[in-house]
Amino acid sequence: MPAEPGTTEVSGEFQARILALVARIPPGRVMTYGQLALLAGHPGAARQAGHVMNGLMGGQDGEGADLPWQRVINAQGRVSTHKLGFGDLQERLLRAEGVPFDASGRCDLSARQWWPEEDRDAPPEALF
DNA sequence: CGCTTGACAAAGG
DNA sequence: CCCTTTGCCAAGC
Repeated sequence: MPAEPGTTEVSGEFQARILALVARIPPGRVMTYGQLALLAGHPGAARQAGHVMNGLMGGQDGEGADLPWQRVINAQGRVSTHKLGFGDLQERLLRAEGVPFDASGRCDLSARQWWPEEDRDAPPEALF
């Protein structure tokens, strides 16, 4: 449908790319905003990655309702939704998936961060 | 058409 | 380890 060769439809591409990546995150694993932006083709646009997530919250048409938005955290290994009001919920959901959070609300990114290259690899028992 | 905002990231104190 | 500043880029107004 984009009949215009010059139109910047990439903006929607960015959003779709982010959502597609989030949907690919296996349970028990997490991704960072900067990572999403990088894989989306916009390195450095970590903030925008978060903006996209914020957008899927308003639409309740079941489009992004299935997206595991909870598996998206910041590079510090902490959830960036605390001030939004559902930070506690996100931590709870991740913890229920097997992602342990520190008393400070931090998790081990080195062990839980997931990359598409790993291909839905299940978390080994060693991590359990 | 331009300023302000923001689910971020990295560096410095 | 916690807090503050700077940079970055897209979307909203």
